[in-house]
Formats: sequence, structure tokens, C-alpha cells
Amino acid sequence: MNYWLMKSEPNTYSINDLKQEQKTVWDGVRNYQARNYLRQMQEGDLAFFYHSNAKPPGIVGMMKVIKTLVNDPTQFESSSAYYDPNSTEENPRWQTVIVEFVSVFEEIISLETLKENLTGDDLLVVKKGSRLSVIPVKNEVAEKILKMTK
DNA sequence: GCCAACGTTGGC
DNA sequence: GCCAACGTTGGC
Repeated sequence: MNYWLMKSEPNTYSINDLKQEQKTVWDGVRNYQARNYLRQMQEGDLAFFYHSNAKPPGIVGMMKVIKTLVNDPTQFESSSAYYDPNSTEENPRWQTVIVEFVSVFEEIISLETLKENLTGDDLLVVKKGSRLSVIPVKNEVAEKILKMTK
């Protein structure tokens, strides 16, 4: 079982949205490095839900990967902001996963707290200028993060 | 709202 | 293939 961290702007989709829906297709990722990580995910993997562009930014909960190698439906929708005219049904370019709600942390683990306890090598999100929205998290780092929760 | 950091695009 | 220009991300 692997750990991941996935970013979303709460204005767009928050941990509470996921709590309400219970599961969702993690759509809209249009960065190849992030997509490659999405392709590597396995059923049962756990992911930290990170609120970016939030006050404060930080990890707000957990989710579980329940289905992998799902074609992102928005790539085919011409009305979507994530529409990719170069992607075809025969040869889709963007795969993602379906995630299930696991928990909301009692208190956010703020970026500030993460920076106090981890280095940029531990967790990419701590590194200045890191924009990757899907990030692998080493097991020992995940355990450290989990200890920061109440 | 600012701006640094990063990714992508496209001319050459 | 290089790289300048541009667009986006995301913390502050």
C-alpha cells in the first residue's frame, strides 16, 4: 500500500465536498508528471487531501483509491475547461483514479506545520515553488504526518 | 493583488 | 533542439 498527496483548491472541490459525495473521479489533472503518478496508483492506496490556495493551505483529510486507470471524462467534453481536443476515445491521453472519502482531520495540518516537521526531500509540497498536484509520499513520511493529527 | 517558480508553446 | 514568451500555480 502506498501513500500519496493530492491537491485541490477548496473553492473548486474541498474535503467537505468529498465527504458529501463519498467518492469522486479525480478529474482535471493536465500535467504529465502528475498523470504518471495517477497511473501508478493501486486500489487501496491512501491519499492525503491537500487544500491549496486556501487559508491556511494544508492537509485536511484522507481518501482511499478505489478504482485505477479511469479515463478522465472531462477530456472529451468540449464544454469542459479540461477538454483536450487532441485526446481520442481510441487513444485517451488522461487517466485518473476514483477516490473514496476516509476522514476529515479534526484540525488542518497547515503548510506551516508541515514545514516545521519535514524537509522538501520528505515531502515535495514543502518545497518552494512546487506545483505538482499529485505527489508520492514515502511510508515513513506518511507516518510522521499521521502523528501530527489529533 | 503580487510575483516567483514552473510548465508549455511555438518560432527558428 | 533551443529558448523566449507566455500562461498557470499557489504562497504570501
